[in-house]
Amino acid sequence: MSPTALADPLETLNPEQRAAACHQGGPLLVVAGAGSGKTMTLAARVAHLVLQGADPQRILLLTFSRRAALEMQRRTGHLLHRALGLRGTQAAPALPWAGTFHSVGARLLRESAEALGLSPQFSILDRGDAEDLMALVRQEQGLSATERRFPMKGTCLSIYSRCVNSQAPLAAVLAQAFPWCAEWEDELKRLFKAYAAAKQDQQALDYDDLLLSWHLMLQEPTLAAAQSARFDHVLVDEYQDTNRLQAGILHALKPTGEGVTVVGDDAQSIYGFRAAEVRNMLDFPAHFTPPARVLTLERNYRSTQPILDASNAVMALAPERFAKTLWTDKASSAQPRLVTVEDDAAQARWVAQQILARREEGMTLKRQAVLFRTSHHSATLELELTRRRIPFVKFGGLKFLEASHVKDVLALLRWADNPRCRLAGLRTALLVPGIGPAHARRLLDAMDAAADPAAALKAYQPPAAAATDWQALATLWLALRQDAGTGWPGELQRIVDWYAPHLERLNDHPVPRLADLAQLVAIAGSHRSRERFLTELALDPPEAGSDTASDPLLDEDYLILSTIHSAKGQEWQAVYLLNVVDGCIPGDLGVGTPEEIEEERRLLYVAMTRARQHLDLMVPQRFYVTQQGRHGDRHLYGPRSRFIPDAMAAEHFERISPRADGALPTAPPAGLLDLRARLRGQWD
DNA sequence: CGGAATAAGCTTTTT
DNA sequence: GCTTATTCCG
Repeated sequence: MSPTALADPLETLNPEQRAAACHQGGPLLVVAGAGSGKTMTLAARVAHLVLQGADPQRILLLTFSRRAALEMQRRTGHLLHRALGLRGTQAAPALPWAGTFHSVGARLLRESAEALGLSPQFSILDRGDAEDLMALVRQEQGLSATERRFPMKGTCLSIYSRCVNSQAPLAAVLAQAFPWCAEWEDELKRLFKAYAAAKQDQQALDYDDLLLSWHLMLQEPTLAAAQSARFDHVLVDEYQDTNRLQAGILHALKPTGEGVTVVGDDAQSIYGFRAAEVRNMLDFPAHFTPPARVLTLERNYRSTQPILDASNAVMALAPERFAKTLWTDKASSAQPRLVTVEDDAAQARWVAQQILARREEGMTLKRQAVLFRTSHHSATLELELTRRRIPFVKFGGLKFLEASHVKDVLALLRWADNPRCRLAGLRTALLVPGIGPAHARRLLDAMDAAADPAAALKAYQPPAAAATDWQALATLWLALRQDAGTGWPGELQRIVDWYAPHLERLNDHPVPRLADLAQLVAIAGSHRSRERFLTELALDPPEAGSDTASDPLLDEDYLILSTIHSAKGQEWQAVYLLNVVDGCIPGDLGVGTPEEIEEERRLLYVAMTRARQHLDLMVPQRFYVTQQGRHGDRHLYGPRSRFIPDAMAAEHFERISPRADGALPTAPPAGLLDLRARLRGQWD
């Protein structure tokens, strides 16, 4: 092998990146600004470690999302491939322990289930399942028919989740984040206790349990020592977005910090709503004696200087900031643009036009992205894109796993997989016409009580009206239970076949839904087994068709629409940011504590720093507030976001107000005065 | 008891 | 627009 064939993974790194990649020994914190080559540095570090003799099996790489884990694997593999001079067909060493805290936790818990008194086949409840279970328990506890309205299931779960993830007592969480629910403290405590018991009865863990159980496991010295000894290196990406529980896991796993690397950017902390604590990162160095080494990456390889200047300016106004100023040598005369348009529709038209114009210039759709604060902000644009036949893929927002027909099918699969899962059983049984809540409960009680649930199911006598349909279900259930020959994913296909008539009975438009189910079967085919499928589905829900199956789609050119949260870690040549308006960024929901406002500022910063060359911030002067109900105002006049005051707009942005449709200078805009609301308002 | 029809809320961001 | 709780009818 000639030396030129072997590429040193460090060769393209700058001095700071190289220092981070080569660091040896004690704990290391890498403060990595947006676009500073963080992923590359981390990948280079892993590759370097392996080349130095580290065993890939003994490297734990914790990432924020499944997608980030795959990207790390890909890059590390690539570097190793080149460094080892492997041929095209030879695979580089893989990283079996790269994943999210949740997925790694799930694996470790399954492995150690026996020692922990867990069933090794525990099911994992996704957000929707957990909500359903919470609703069930809420009802059982008599909390759904209270005089004053008890918090809804989703709120209950959010409160519960925050308690677990922040490791704070209920009272504190209520006071801090859910003040309007404070009056229910006692009832909530009772509810959560019953919820926890219900999960145990059903051998199910929710997302929070995966972290909590892992954390508890590490509080047991024997188990902690064993697990600590099995990993030589622990690397955590996006550390600014970890919560207290996750930090606790890390510290329990490696108390001395030996072999620990964490990477993050405090300016990009945007998961406070999920109990993330920037302080994890800020306090990291001092947690150890001697303190951890800190390296800062400030050189940006992504954006042009004007885009960085504007982004830096946004962060400079944050009351608390940790000095770090990105710089680049990519000069450009083009400033980011602040585009004022009349309304939502004009915004959509303008963005679509720009996208097409750029594509004419040779910039493919894939290198452009439209970002927004909340999922539904893109609704009008989606219509416009469809109208103009511009293909797009949307990240964030509704997953098709949340559709009821998909959940129905999965419920039966999960029920057969784990007969103790009352939730799945209930959902499935209710599909049989003639079986309602009362009969279903009778069945599930019998199965709960029985040593052999299958026998109880066989013995169950349904009401006469339900006999035929019930028989079909029972037969299928028993077959699934015994793996009767169909194999995987054939058994899922059988479930779909069974379900189709019910779907047609219950639904006016079954056709697109049947197509979803066909896609589900296709996705199932890419997983090795039923168990893997169910686990990975909960931990890594497929985005609406994007990263799964449909290969032809991947070859085509398409535009990315994404929430800002889902855009984390990504970059595009041109970025359009919708609704840069007070009321959207920052949103006008909730109490608006100073911390929440600051998080919104960082959100804007994250969005802006996704752009390489072109950045357009859209400012519709008038936008509809759908379903706002109470005051009756149909729309708002949104002033430009408070994060971009006039002086900043003048200094760092090109300001334009296109008249896209060439309309005449306007008459007073429609709805300038909502007379009817004013008249009603007399009585407020 | 089951199931449909009606009335009344409430909406971010994700593992 | 969406889900959830209640009511009413068979």
